[in-house]
Amino acid sequence: MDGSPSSPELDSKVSELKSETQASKRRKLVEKTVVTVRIGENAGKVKHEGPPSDFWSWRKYGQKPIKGSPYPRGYYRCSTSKGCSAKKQVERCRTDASLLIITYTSTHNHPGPDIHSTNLNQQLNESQAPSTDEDRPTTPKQEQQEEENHNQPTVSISPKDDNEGHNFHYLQSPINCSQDIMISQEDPFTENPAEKTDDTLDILLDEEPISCPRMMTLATPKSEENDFFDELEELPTYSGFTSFMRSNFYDERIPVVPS
DNA sequence: CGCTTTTGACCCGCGC
DNA sequence: GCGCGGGTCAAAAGCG
Repeated sequence: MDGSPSSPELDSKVSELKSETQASKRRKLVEKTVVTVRIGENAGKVKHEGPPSDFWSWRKYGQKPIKGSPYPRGYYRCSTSKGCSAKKQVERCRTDASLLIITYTSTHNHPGPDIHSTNLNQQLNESQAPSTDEDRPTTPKQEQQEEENHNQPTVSISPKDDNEGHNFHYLQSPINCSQDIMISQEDPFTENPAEKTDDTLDILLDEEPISCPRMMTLATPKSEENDFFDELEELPTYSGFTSFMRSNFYDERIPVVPS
């Protein structure tokens, strides 16, 4: 794989900065950004509660069932740039299937596409001609989801550690079009009462007019009452969230650095 | 034709 | 030292 870490431990220790790029290999010192996405009741119907796929492209390189969790975890790697070591793990909260836990690992070593223009264009394009990024709204189900998403998606970030903000320049979207949206970043897992979070976020999201337009445009009523597990098995690849997150998430990413 | 997704196996770290 | 679990790689198949 990557070079040959004589010693993962040393490696990660010797270069914390490097760790972000090398990620050593297995569980070591890698900064992580945990993003929790609430998809609400849609979770059961949603076909793809994808991770906030920024405008980067993610390629799935693995999926594994996690002990203690009925849902598998998907492993994605940034495919936007060849040398990008950015990765992310997507899994559902075992206790609340409506919660999507996205863990970003490593950072993008590239600025990504022209967000201002690309992003906007992409969004527009996507809404009209799906077929670009990972969150390509290709299937009607996805569209449907988008519609639902904009109805209830709740986003929360779980800050576990806050020291490596510097590494997340790219992760944190350059986009800043999140301007109008303000997602309360709360951690349902730590202290904020879910109800409150929910409420607040719901409202906020509900009002988020920004990326909504396109979602609505795609709105295609179609209920796939597929088994909830069915989707889980497929694991969310990318979702309509994307669009939504594109504008919101970026601002809410919190870098998490494991000890 | 190229890219992405899927599935299985292998390797490594961590805990006991 | 052994076992368990997580994470990554590699090959094959499918889809755009």
